[in-house]
Amino acid sequence: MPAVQTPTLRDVADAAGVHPATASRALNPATRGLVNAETARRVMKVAEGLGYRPNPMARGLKTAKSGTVGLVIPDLTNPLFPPIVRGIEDVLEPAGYSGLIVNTDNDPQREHAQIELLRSRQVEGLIVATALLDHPLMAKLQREGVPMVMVNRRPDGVDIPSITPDDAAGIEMAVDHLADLGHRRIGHLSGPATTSTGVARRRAFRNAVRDRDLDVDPALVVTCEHWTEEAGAIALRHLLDVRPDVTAIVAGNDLIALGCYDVFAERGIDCPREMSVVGFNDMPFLDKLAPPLTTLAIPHQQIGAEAARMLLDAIAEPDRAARSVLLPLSLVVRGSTAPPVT
Amino acid sequence: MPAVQTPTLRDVADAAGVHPATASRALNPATRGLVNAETARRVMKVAEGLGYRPNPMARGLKTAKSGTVGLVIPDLTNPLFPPIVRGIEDVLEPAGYSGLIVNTDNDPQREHAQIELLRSRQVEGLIVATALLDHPLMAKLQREGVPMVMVNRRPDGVDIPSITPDDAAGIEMAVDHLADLGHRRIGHLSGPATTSTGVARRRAFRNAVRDRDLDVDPALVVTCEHWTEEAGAIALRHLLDVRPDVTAIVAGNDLIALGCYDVFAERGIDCPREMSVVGFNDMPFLDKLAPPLTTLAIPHQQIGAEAARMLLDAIAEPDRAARSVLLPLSLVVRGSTAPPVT
DNA sequence: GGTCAGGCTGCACTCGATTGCAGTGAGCGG
DNA sequence: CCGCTCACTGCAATCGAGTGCAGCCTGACC
Repeated sequence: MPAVQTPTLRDVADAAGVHPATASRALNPATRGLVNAETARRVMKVAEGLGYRPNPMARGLKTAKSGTVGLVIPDLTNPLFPPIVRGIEDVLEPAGYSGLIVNTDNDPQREHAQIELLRSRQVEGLIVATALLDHPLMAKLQREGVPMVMVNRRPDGVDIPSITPDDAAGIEMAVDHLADLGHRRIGHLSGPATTSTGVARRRAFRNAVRDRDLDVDPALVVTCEHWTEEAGAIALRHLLDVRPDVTAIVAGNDLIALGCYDVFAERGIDCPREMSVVGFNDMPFLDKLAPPLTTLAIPHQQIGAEAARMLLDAIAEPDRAARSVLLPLSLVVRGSTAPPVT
Repeated sequence: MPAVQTPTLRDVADAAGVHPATASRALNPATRGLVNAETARRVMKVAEGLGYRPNPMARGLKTAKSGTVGLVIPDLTNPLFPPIVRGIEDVLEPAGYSGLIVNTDNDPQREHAQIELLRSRQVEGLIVATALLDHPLMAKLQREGVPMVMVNRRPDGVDIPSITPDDAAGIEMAVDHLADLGHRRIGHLSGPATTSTGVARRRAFRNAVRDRDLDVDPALVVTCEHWTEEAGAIALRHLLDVRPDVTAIVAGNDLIALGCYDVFAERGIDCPREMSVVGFNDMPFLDKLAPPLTTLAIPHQQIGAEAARMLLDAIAEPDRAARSVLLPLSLVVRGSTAPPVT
C-alpha cells in the first residue's frame, strides 16, 4: 500500500473548487467541450499538479471497458511469439490498452480455461495465435460477439479476421530457389495436419512442384507429428528411407529444419553439398548455424502490430466486416542451399 | 459486447432467492461461515448454473486489489526473458493473478513512463528485470511501499529482494573449465559497467584469475558498450589488438560470445582450436552453432517462478524483511572450448 | 410463558468515475 | 423591463461487489 494515497477525482475537484462531475468532464477529452475552457484548463493543471491518475477499475466499472485485450498464444517460450507479442504491445500501448498474455501449451482444455480467465477479466477482445484447424470455441466466441483477430494461423470456415504470412507465396519462393539451383527431387516435411499452416504449406508445396514439372511423388511429402526438431528428424529419416535420392528439403518451419541438421550429423550427410534445406520463419540466430539456414523471413512484429490495429478497429466498430490480411514474406538465402551434386 | 449479458451477483441472488449481500458472503470462502451452510450451497449451485464470474473491476474497486502485477523487462524479444516470463505466469495464474508486461528498451525515460502506466493500472506489485545499477526510481518505489522483486539483476544499495543466478560461481566454473583445459591467458569481455551483472561478472572474473594464478593483466578485460553481438565483436577486436596472445574468452553473455564468432569468421580464427569461448545464459539453439557454444545455463524459468512466489509473499505480508536468493547455474560444455595449441 | 442469546439475513452505504437531467445565471431580443 | 435561450455546472444515480450494523427469528433456559 503506497504511503501517499493516490489522489482521486474528488481530490482534484476539491482542489480546483469544482464538482467532481465537472472535473470528470474537464479531464475527458471527449466531454471537455461541455465545460468552460478556462475551468477545464484549471482542472487539468490541478490534476497534473496532484499527479492524478484515473482509477481504471472505477472507470471500467462504469463504462464496461477494461482497456485490456487477451493474447492467447501456445507458448511464449517459442521464439516465434515474442516478436509478435512485441508488435502487438507496441500498438496497444499508445492506444491506452494493455495485453494480457496466456499460454495454452496447445492444450484445448487449458486453452478453454485460459480464455475463460481472460473473459472473466473483462478483456475487450482477443488476439489468438493458437490455431488448431477445428475450432468450435472460436466459433462460439465469434457468435457471442467477442472481437477477435487470429494471427499466424487461419481458421477454416469460421469468419474471423486473421493476419497471416502468405504461406503459399513463401513456399513458391523456396521451391523456385531450389529449382533454380537445379534441384528436381525436392522433399517437403510438412507441419501437423491439424494446423492450418501445416495444411496450407503442404498444399502450396504440391502445387509448386506440379507447376514447375518437378518430381511430384507423394512419398516426397512427409507430415511431422509436431512442429519440433524431434518430429522433423523422425520425418526426415522416414523420407530418406523411402526416397534416398532426394536432394533438397523444404521444411515446414525452422525447428523441423533443425531436426534435419541432427539427421545430417547422425548420417554424415554434408549440407549443403549433398542436401539442401530451406526453413520457414527465420528464427533468431539461424545465421550462426553451421551451415547458416536458408529460410523464409516472416515479418512477425508487423504481423503483431497489424493484428493489434485490426482488433482495435473491431472493438471500435464491432459490425464491420471481417477482413483478412496476407503479409508478404521474403526468402533469406544463406548457406544451407546449394546446387545438387550432379 | 457479448450478446448474453454476463450474470451479475444480483442475478445470482435473485435466482437463489436471497439478498445480494448474502450471495456475496456465500460465494466468498472467507465469509462463507457467516451464512447458513444450506443457503451457501444453494447460492453456489445457482452461481455455477448461471456461469457467474465476479466482475474483477467491481471487486477491485471495493477492495483496492487488482489481481495483477507488473512485469518490467527490457525487451521481450531478447530470448533471455520469455522463459522468465513463463515461469512467472505459471506461478501467478494458480494464485489468481495475472501479469502485465511492459518493455522498456532499457530507456530510463520509457521505463519511468511504463511503470507509471502499470501503477495507474493498480498493479499490486512489480517484478523488475531491467536494472541499471543506479536506480533512483526503484528506491523511490521501495519507499512508497510498492511490493517489488528484481530478477536477474541485483540493485546496489537498495534493499530490494532479488532472484539472481549466482554469477560469481558461474564465472568461476567457466574459468576453472578453461584453466583445466590448460589455458593461462584468458580474456573477459564484460557487460556494460552500468549493469549489475556486468560489474558482478567482471569482478568475479578478476578474482577467479587471481585465485588461480592465471594472467591478471587488466588489458585482458574489455568492457562492452552493450549486451549485443556488435558490441562483443568490437570488444574482441580491441582485445586482440592489445593481447593477440589470448587463447580463451569468457564472454559476458551469449550474445557477446556470438559477436566473437563473427570476429573469428572475419579474421580466420579457428574456434576452438586457436581460441576457446564460453558464453553465459544458454540461449536456445546454441547447440546448433558451429561450433556449439559452451556456456553457463541459467534456470530462467525457475528464476521467474521463484520471483513470482516471492512477490506474492511480499504482497501478502508487506512488512517481511527483504530476502534475496542466488540460484545455482551449471556449465554446459559444448564444442567452443578445447585445450590451447601449445 | 417470558426473556435473552446467537445465528442468519437484509439494509444501506462505500469504492471512484461517469452521465442524464435539472438548475443557475448571463446575455440578448422583443 | 420581461422572458427566453444557451452555456455551463451541480445533483444524484449508476456500475458490481463488499461489509458494518441492525433486526429478525428461533431456540433454549428459567
